[in-house]
Amino acid sequence: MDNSPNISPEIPGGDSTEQRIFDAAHELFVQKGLDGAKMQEIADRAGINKALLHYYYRSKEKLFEMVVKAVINRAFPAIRQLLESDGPLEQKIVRFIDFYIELISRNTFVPLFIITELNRQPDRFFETIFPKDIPRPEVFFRQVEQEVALGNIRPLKPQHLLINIVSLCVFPFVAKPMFRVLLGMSPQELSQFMSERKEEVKRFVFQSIKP
Amino acid sequence: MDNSPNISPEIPGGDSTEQRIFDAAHELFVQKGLDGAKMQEIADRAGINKALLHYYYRSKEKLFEMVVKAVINRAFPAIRQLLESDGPLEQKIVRFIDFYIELISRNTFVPLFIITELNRQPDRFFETIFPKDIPRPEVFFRQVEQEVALGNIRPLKPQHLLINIVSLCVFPFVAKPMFRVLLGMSPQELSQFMSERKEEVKRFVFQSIKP
DNA sequence: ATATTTTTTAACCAAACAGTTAAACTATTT
DNA sequence: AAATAGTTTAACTGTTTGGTTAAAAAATAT
Repeated sequence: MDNSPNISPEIPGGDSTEQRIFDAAHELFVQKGLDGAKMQEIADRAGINKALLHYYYRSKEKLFEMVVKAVINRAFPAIRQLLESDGPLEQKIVRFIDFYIELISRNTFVPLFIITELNRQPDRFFETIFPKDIPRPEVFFRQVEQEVALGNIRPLKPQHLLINIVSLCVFPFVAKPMFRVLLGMSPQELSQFMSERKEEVKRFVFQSIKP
Repeated sequence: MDNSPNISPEIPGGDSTEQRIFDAAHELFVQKGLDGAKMQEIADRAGINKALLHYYYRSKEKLFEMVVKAVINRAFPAIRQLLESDGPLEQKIVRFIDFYIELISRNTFVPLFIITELNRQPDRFFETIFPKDIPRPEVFFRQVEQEVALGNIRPLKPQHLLINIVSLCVFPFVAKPMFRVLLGMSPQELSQFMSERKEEVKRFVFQSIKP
């Protein structure tokens, strides 16, 4: 049916109660945050009693942490693979933009969720939550530096390039409602407009790194 | 001392109790959101008793709404002025980037706060909270179309240009902790690096719109 | 000084909430 | 079918939280 990239809960089981609870928690925590999502609401959405939450997942904090880990562990390996993969720089950038815009447009709340969590408890991330295999963009960086040295692209720090690309891919979707206001578009118009972004971002980026 | 642009509470009074309460609420709501910030915490930060909050501001909801309005009404006129001002396109873009990066780097939580609120209650914004004078970027849009027609810049929809510029200015600061992880930098290194962004974004944008 | 209004506080209240308990119900094993 | 382990529930508990009240203290007016 649809094997597009998607950051969604996919812990162990299939349709078990445990799984349904986790899915409900995942959806509500990502949308409303730790304080915004209530245990009763999670129970209702999972179609079970509140006490069951505590039977399967000891506390709200524990459940929340599991959700955070699940989100992180699905979001970062995606970046990792792309940054560390082989192939010429241009191809890599094209694939990154295509994949990442696809990913974010299907999971608009996830970046906001991750950023909020990183702000809320920065230390926890480095100590416990984060996987040991954070994407190491050095391969990508060296590749950019090489192209600069060869004169194929203009001089720029690869870190800026990475930040710029990610910003152009992610922010428009995160801030979609804001841009809707700013551009005065209807939801339909905006969706149509957003579907152009894959190509626009590519043009924008490639033009901007020309020598 | 410091007359840089700053989105901060500046409702009526100076150092009155009422003002101190509002300032405390502003700070905590922007950082922690409606559910995350507690009334007791606001009272503590303002250095007063909790009951005083309800003496000056009837309910949490009311106080929150005032904070939201204050944030919105300081963030948007800033954009408005720049989008509707006179002057050649290039100058306008330069000023916009300088001003906006300065603004956001001093108020990193504000964009996140606005976006979260827009997601939480999209209707409220259009009905009550939003000022009637939303920035109308048509002047800017027509100017871009003109430059395209003259062949001074490559063909592109002005809406994409605006979104791209805003994304490049705002997102790196909003997602600072995420980039810290991704780039493996210390807070000091990252701050140093971020200070380069004004110039980098300008180069990136101008290069990308060349014919 | 006395009265009056504004400001501030401690103590209290009711609702919402995370979490607990003990019992019942179901499915599986023996 | 009896025992056992796994699953689900209703009812309860203690804490947090938004909000109230009544009275004291401070400031202002008469």
